[in-house]
Amino acid sequence: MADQITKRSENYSQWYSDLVVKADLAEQSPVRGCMVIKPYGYAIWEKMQKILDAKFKETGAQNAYFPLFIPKSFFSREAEHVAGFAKECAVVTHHRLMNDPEGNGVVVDPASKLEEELIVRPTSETIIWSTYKNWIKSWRDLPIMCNQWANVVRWEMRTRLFLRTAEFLWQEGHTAHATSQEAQEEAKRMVDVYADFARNYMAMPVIVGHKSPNERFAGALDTLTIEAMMQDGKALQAGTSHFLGQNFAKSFDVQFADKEGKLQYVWATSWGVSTRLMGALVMAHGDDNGLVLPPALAPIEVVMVPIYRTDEEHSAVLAKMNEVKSALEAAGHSVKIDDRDTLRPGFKFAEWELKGVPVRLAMGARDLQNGTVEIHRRDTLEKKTIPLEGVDRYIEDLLVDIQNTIYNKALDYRNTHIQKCDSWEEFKEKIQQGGFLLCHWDGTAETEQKIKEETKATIRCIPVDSVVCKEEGVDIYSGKPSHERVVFAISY
RNA sequence: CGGGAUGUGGCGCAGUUGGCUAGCGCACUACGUUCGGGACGUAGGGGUCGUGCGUUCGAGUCGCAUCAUCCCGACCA
Repeated sequence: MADQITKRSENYSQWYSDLVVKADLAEQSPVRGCMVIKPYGYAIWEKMQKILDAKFKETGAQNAYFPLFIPKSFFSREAEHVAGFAKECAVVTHHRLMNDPEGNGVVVDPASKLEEELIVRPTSETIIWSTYKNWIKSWRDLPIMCNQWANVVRWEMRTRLFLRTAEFLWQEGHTAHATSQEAQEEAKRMVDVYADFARNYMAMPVIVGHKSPNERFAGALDTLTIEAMMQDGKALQAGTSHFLGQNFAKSFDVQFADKEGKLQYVWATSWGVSTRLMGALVMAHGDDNGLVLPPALAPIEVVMVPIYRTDEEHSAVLAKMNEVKSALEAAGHSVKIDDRDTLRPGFKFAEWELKGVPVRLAMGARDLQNGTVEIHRRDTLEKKTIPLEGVDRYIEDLLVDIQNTIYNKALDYRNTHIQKCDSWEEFKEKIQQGGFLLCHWDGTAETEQKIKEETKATIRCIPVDSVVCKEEGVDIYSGKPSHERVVFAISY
């Protein structure tokens, strides 16, 4: 059942796919480019959802749900937006099947052709803005802040479990505001929510910044992003928050009467994170033994493996374990006693490591005699025998420590793989080794494009709040003047 | 859509220059011994070799066609 995974150092992408499948998170579905998220993987996603949902509500957003199908005409109102998504849309053209007159199963009934095709949403801006039009009349109606948890479909050419699938789960927030400033503040607030979530729950350091105009969301005036570094040095965009200006308001004619009674277009934002975060979690922390889950997101924080030969030993160990379990559960932790009697302890150890459970507790006859337990931590693989007395408090502290240790390890990795680079020759070489390069950029799309063509590297973001980056210099490629450094990397 | 590769029990694979009852590992079933880092023994069950056509006395093996999947590229908040 739980066989070895490919070594991370040998083939990073193979290691990743192996791990996702073998740790029981997800698997390829028979449907092209789609995946099945398995219960263990979904449990992690549910934890993410719960935490994010609470944060959204703190900011005043409310959950809602909008249709899966978007009439083609809605979709095409915002020119840039349609250009950005046109190439990857699934389109519904018919609504009925019939028995094949020639006897080959079922075929599409040609008579059921839709007058107007329906697009399966690749994102919901258009359907939501056509709805908001009816909701917004007066300044009193603003702001409107809705979030929806949904699935979207993007017909990607090439897919990868969690990182890029044809269908994926996400949350998308869509807000409408009376002023530009308020909308921009909202966009910033939400990217900060994402950054906080990444750091404090996923234990994953991220850089917050603006996308270059080239890399912006289709139809946005500004795109804020959180960029994380995976263990192969590649960048992963983990969440985005867009300031949409009045583009959608104008396309969908969403106006409100301000306090002076004048009609004005509203200002918009949208923001989202997806199941891609699951991939980020795997790639940010996993090792050759499997997943390493931060306690804050682990569906099982503590697993207990009883070791016994006789029924007496078995029940004695279980009794002790249940005491510890109750104590931990009372403190809000999720605990599992792995009491499967068909598997040997060594097998269970390996299996729970593969699944990334942060803390493992083992107890056997020896411990019963000495009043001890064996504690193993997943992040460092350290094993310790400690007194049974007070073990619940020990574990609680340990969970906090593991959360911090995982974050610091990832932070340390990232920091040692970020460097300034001022020479084009050096850039070409270093960028291929992975990691982020902080370079001067002249701000033009041409330069950005050239660099991408020659090295595959893109501008991941123009960092906000980074003192290191604010300095004068010259563009690494064109030699033109620049007043700040931006983050370059090869990305997923 | 260009370049490369692969389709053989649930999974991973072997199968020589065509040759007779199609193998191996894992998983599965039963029994026994085990159980503090992925147990072992014995006995079992399961595949017509992606699909179609052809060559041949004989095809998993050769040829053609077709379908599917994977990798690289193009594409990609």
